[in-house]
Amino acid sequence: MFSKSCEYALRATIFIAQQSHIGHKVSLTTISEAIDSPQAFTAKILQQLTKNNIVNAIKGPHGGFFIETEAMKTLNLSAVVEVLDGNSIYMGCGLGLKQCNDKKPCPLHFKFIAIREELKTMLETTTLLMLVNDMELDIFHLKT
Amino acid sequence: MFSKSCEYALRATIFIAQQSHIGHKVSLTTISEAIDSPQAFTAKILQQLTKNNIVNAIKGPHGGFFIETEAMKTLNLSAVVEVLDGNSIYMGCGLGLKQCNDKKPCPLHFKFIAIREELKTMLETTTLLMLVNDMELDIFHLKT
DNA sequence: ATAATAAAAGATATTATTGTCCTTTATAGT
DNA sequence: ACTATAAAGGACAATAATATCTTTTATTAT
Repeated sequence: MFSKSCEYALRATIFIAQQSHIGHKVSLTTISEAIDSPQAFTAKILQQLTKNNIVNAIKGPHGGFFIETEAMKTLNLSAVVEVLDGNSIYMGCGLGLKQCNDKKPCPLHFKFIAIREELKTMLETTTLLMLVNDMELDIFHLKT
Repeated sequence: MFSKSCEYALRATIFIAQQSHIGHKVSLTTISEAIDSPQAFTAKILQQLTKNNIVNAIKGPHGGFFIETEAMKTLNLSAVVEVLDGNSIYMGCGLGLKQCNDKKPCPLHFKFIAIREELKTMLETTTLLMLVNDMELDIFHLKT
């Protein structure tokens, strides 16, 4: 469904949101341990998330990554996915055709539309704050 | 969504089904031209489809690939996808966790279930014969 | 100023996926 | 038997994705 980079990005973002919500900035080391991801690779992904204003980063002692509570209210999963995997999930043809649309569809085009729309809606309507609130229930996890 | 191999496999299978339905066996060359795929790579994929009884192959002059009309009635897209990409589409966690289930879910687990179920149902209920019939309308294509 | 901390950036390595080439096997027709 | 056709199989090559290592920059505290 998503690339490995995107999976790590989603896990990292959710973890950062969760920690930010209780007032903690988190370091790369903390993040990669919390989500069980390769540290150096995760660093690259966090750079992309920072550049694209999904997360904030502060260098130096007491620095780390964080997300403002206000931003969490509007930041959704779709924004994260688009940074790492682009819009191919929404736009790409299920059979890999370059041109596939309502006018010139592949045989599965119309069958895929409903599914992609549902996925799109889910990613767009799920904000980080919602997930953070969910996770207070303590039944969800982000590793292994 | 699917690997490139799987995309080629789906396109090839649909094309073979279509041609078989009008009584034609098709060669590798014909297939790779019809679906615009790399020929040698497509050969490997067809070998897998043959081994897994998705398509039939006959060697030598007047040989080629085909699917029996009876088989088309029951063969669905899910069977093709499983040969190339396994069941990760149905089973795999959206965040890439090895263990993610109703008991120990990732934060997106329950949100993904509905979407995956819909995809699964679509792939399982769409038979090759249905697609072949659809394609008689002549608005669908399998290349570019 | 110096040392310590932590992210950013650049270069490189590994692995998986995708893709090609060449040889072998099976079948049909002459 | 010989030739042509077409898939099967094995070995290899190119590309992209994933992952690591090292150096640089920014910030804080002493």
